[in-house]
Amino acid sequence: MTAPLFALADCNNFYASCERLFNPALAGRPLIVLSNNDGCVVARSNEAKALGIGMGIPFFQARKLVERHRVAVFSSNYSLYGDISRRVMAVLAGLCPDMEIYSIDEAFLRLDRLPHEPLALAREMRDRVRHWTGIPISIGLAPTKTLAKLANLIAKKSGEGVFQIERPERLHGLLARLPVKEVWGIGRRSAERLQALGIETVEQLRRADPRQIRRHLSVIGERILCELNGTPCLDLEETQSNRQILCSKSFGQRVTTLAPILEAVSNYAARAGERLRRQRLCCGHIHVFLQTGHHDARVYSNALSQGFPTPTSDSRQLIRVAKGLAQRLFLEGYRYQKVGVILMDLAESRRIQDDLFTPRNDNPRLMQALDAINARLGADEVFFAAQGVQRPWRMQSGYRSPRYTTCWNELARVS
DNA sequence: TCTGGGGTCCTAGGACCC
DNA sequence: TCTGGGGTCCTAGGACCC
Repeated sequence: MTAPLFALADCNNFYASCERLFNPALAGRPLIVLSNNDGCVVARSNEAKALGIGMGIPFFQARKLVERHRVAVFSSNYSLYGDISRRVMAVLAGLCPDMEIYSIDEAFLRLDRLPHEPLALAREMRDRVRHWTGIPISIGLAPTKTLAKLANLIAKKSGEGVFQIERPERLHGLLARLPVKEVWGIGRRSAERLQALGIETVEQLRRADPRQIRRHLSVIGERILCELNGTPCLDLEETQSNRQILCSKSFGQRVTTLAPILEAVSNYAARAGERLRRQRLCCGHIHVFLQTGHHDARVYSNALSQGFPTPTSDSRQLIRVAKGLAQRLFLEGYRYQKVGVILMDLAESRRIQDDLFTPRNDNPRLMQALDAINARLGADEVFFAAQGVQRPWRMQSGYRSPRYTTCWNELARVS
């Protein structure tokens, strides 16, 4: 058995690159993409990064820079990004089927089971994705996933596009210049704790005492340390079905009355039900939360759960229970920012056992018909009255680009 | 005025059992 | 002053990721 060799392929500035695909006039121009509700900056082109627009900052804080430098601004367009992502992943899988899709814009691949020379294969992947989809990617190669992440970072920074770490001890010069928070799995809190121990760079962490790290950062920290030294602790993960499904969005504006909250929670319950059925799952528990903004003057946040006698995937049941819980959570006198639904205790539908004494109210054929109509004619063509018609509470996305690849009415036009 | 959404994993602590 | 030990299961909360 050969030693593992992982590649991490990561799309450069993915959302920003997607926006440019169908709009060549944006090339070279600074561009940012906003989170849902146009709240925060979640993606930036290189030009926007160079202007000093930070990742994750609230949009209003970036507004001055945006106006002064004519930065192009987009609301997130997940239909577009999801479709482009599928195309990128298909190209990668065509060259190396041993793949784990890690996020919308990243995939881990194992190159050691293929006969090809790894660096040459990585360059081929990069060229082919660029050529076939228009999306630029970078690839890091290394004996562990954690090191492959770092190699990818170096590949991006160097502009090479591909970089391999063969033996971490041979590049201590590079690792000594990288702050420890760049390591996959080391977030803000862990970085602070490490700093208190005098560990500031990746190289210092790599050479740290495993017992000390375990004491302060638990097994996760110890595993990271191991991986940094070239001993793999993580392999590609099988795609497994979700453990929970969460549907939630901020309201377009703060909400003070119960009615729009009930409409919104019904929508999220229906959405969650669709996702549940698409994965052929049922849920045993539903959890509803309601909250004001963290930064609001009067803060309130609460949640309630309820179980089903028999696990279900029927939207009508999900909506009924979700509304009941939301009603109990609601208190007068607050300005609410968000409501959400989480489905838990997920199990495969075909394994559900009926309860002898509780008749089931599910109607799978009705749900199938509902999903089929919406799949064919467009989402939300048929919906429950509880979801509301006008939906004034809906989130804002004032800068959304057309869904070029997933909606007939929004195809790109060439004149 | 305006601060995302969707996930996973680990740990600590309480309830309960023998 | 002293008041068992060992185990399981569940949940809440923290931390992290993109």
